[in-house]
Amino acid sequence: MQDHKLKVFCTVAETKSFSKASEIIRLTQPAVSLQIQALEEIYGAKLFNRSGCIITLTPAGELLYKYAKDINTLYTDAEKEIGKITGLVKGIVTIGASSTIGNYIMPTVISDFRKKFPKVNVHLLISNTKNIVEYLNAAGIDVGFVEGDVTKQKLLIEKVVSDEMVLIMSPLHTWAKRPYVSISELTREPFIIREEGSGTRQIIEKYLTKHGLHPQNIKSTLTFGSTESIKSAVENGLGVSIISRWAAKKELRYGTLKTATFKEDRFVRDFSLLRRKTKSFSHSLDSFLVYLKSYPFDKLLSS
Amino acid sequence: MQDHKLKVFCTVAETKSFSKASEIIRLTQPAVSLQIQALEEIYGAKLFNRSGCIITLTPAGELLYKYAKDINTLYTDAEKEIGKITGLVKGIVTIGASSTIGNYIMPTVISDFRKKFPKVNVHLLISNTKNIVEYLNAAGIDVGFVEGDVTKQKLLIEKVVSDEMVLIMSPLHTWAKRPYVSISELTREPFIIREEGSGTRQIIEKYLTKHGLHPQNIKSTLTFGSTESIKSAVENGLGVSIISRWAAKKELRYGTLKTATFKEDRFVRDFSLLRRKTKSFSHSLDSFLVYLKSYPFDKLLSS
DNA sequence: TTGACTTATAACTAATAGTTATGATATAGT
DNA sequence: ACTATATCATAACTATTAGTTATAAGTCAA
Repeated sequence: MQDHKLKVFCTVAETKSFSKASEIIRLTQPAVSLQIQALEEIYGAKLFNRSGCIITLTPAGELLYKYAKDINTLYTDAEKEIGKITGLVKGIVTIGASSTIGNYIMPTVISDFRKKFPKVNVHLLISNTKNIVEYLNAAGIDVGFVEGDVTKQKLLIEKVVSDEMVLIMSPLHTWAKRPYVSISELTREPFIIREEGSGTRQIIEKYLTKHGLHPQNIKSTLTFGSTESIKSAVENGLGVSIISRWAAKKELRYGTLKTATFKEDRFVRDFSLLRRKTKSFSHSLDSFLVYLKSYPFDKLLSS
Repeated sequence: MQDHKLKVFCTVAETKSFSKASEIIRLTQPAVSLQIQALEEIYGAKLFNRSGCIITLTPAGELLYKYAKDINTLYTDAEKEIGKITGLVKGIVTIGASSTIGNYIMPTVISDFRKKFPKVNVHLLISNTKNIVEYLNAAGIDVGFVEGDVTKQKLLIEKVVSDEMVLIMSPLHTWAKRPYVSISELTREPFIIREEGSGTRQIIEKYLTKHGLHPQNIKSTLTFGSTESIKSAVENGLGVSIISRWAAKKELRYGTLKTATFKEDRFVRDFSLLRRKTKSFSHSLDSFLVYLKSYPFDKLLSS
């Protein structure tokens, strides 16, 4: 529980944008405008200078922001303290995750967490790393999970689990029985790749380049916009591709896909947990973080 | 601006009654029940033990109450600070007043105040002294104005203006030309009095008894339920009565009533301002209190 | 057990918050 | 200077939340 008007106000103050704030709190922009107008009416003072694109807090706004943060902290603390008394963990945890971890890992983790804490509602929001970081900074989400490196952030970063990018192919493919394949061999096979601009495509190209294989030398037959579509294509024998082992888990179990790793260098990266440095966590979030720390990710992948 | 759910919760916590709280915040009792239920749902904990008629805070309730008070203080402070910046005094002042001061003095005072502070909304609630004290303690009103003595309260009491109870009569009455009348003469004239249980009746009887005139010796012809009805009756020559000079002001000006004071002892009492000892006042209330301090009540009565 | 008192529930209404569609305004690029 | 674009404001409508009246269901005391 917290004050909705003040929450909206704080988000605008932090992002310095009505539209960005609206995105973060999952509201439309006019809704944000109206809430701010209502506050300005209540306090009889303009809270933001909107001279064009640049939005700044007025002195009154600055003042309200200070109080609003304190008020929100009290709300959070009250909830936490009462949670301690009742023993019951209850509330909402909002998680942001980038594609792979959001689609293939978090659903299982969240389900397991909910078995232990049935009164905690979990919201999972899937977006790219940039947005996750932004949402997190503006308190639009409680924690973030991203793949790859996050730098220069005023956020706490912790490795959660590692991820291996593996070669996938149809079980009928000649490589299907081989434990590993040399990177140079990739030029001989039709390769299915993500669209231009995709983060996954970028890291794959970077990896291949590092090992002397330039992207233009690849027989790129198909460009698909999602991991799911790539898997389908590979299952149908249209070519090979590289995806996260987590994303291939189900198909490996069913035997509709086979994997191979690279001879030269294993293609691994980490999934990281991001959170704000603030110590003011809700009881639900606390429980989630503790739960996560002892979560057996290894079992998950091998099961 | 403040949190409505918490406001309702605090009032229930302070009065230890849903129905009494509903009266104080001018809501119906079911509305209060629903708000409390909503809070209990939010925090996943019962906040009150309602075992029969006795309502007590649960440990979770105690805790929330502590936080709620802090939160409300922050809301008030924020409003005040912003008010200081803008210079504009804006908000709501809720005044409780007992009958005479509420009906005959406060309307003028409030009108004058509003000329200087047009952005302050004033709510005036007229009730008996007992209720005023109760509302004030539970923060249902910001200040109270009562006639007569208030004792044993954890409230601040300040004399505002004095009030004289005077004999009123028709201009055609034989006493109309006399500046004062002896108390003993009252037995000879038909006397119009307030109903049993009225505070005004009580103090009149007390005064008369003190001066050796027992209520049963009075020719009590009519018993009326309001000061206005008594004035009408006296204007029509049905008898004489004793009312506050403030209440008779308009009729004295128009000449439809005449007054006399008592020979033996002037019948005076004070109107007092009551407020909580808390220092957390809104900017509007502050302004009102300051305005009141220098208000020329004397001019009011003589004008 | 009844009667007075207090809180809970149900059905309806009022008020508030949010949405879509569109307009206005300021900055950026040609 | 003139579009183009990005961003906030406004309007009309819808959904959600809060409050009301009427009534039921408990408690306690006689």
